[in-house]
Amino acid sequence: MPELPEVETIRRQLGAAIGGSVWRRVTARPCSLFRTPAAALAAGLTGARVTGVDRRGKVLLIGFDGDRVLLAHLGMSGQILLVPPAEPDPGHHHLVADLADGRTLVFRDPRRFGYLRLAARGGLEGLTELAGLGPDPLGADRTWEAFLRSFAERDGAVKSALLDQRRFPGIGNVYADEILHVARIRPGRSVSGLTQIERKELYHAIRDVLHGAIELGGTSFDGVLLDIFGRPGLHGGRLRVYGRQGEACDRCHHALKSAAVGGRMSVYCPHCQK
DNA sequence: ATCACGACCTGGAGGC
DNA sequence: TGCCTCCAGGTCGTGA
Repeated sequence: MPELPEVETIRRQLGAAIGGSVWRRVTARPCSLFRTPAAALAAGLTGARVTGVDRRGKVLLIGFDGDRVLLAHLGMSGQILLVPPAEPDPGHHHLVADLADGRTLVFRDPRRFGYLRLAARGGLEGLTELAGLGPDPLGADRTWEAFLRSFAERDGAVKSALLDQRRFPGIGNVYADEILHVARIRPGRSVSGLTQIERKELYHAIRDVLHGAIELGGTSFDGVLLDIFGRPGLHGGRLRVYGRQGEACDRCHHALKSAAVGGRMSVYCPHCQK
C-alpha cells in the first residue's frame, strides 16, 4: 500500500530519472483509473516535457511544460515503472509512455484503486483530489504547536485521526499502526484522552517512523510495492506490528493483537501500548 | 454540518 | 489437488 514513504521514494526516483524527459508517444487504454478520458490523457501528454515531480500526501504530481500536471495516486497496488523498451505487457499496463530517449515508463494498477488525472497547473487548488489535504506531516511548518492544533480540531480514535488525510496526508493503515506502536498508544484511544506526554510521543513517532521508512525506500508487501526500477523497499522487514498479529512484540515479547478501529484492521501490543 | 459505512477491484490466503 | 469464499487496502458517495 503506497503511503507517504513509498510515494516519496518514487517521487525522488522519478524526479532524478525522468526530469527533463520528453514523452514521445503515450498509449492509454480506457480504464476506470483515468479521471481524464484516455484519449485526452494521451493527447495531452504526447510531446510533453517533464519539468519536475512533486508530492501532496499520497498524490504524485508530475509537472510538464505548458503548465500541465499529471496527478497520480497509486491506490493500494499502483506502480510506476521504468521498463526495457518493447517489454511485453504482463498485464495491467494501463498507461505506457515511450520517452524520446528510448526508455519506457509504465503506470499499472492491478486493483485499480488509484487514479490518473491531467490538470492545468493553475487549477490545482480547485481539484477535489488536493483540496482537502492538510500540510505534509514532514513539512517544516509541522511544528509541535501546529500538531496540537490539528489534534484539537475533532475527537475520535487516534488511529482514525492519523488516517485523516485532512490532518495527516500521506499516512495510511500500515504506518498509522507503526507510529502508534512506537508512541506506545493503543489505536482505539480517543484523541481527547491523550496526555500531553503521549501527544509528544506521537508527534515524534510520526516523524521518526516516516523518515526511517523513507531512508529504507519504503515497505514492500508480497513484492507488490516496487520502486520505479522494480526493486522492493527495504522497510518491509522492519515492521513492528503491521501484519504481525499473534507474533511477539519486539519491545516486550507479548503477543500482538489485531482489532478493528474505525472499520480498519489494526495491530497493536496489548501490553506495552496503553 | 459531521460521522459511519458500503462500494469499488482483484490477488492471495484460507477453508472445505 | 482444486475450487470457492473472503479479505485487505484508500477514497468517495450515500445514508444516518
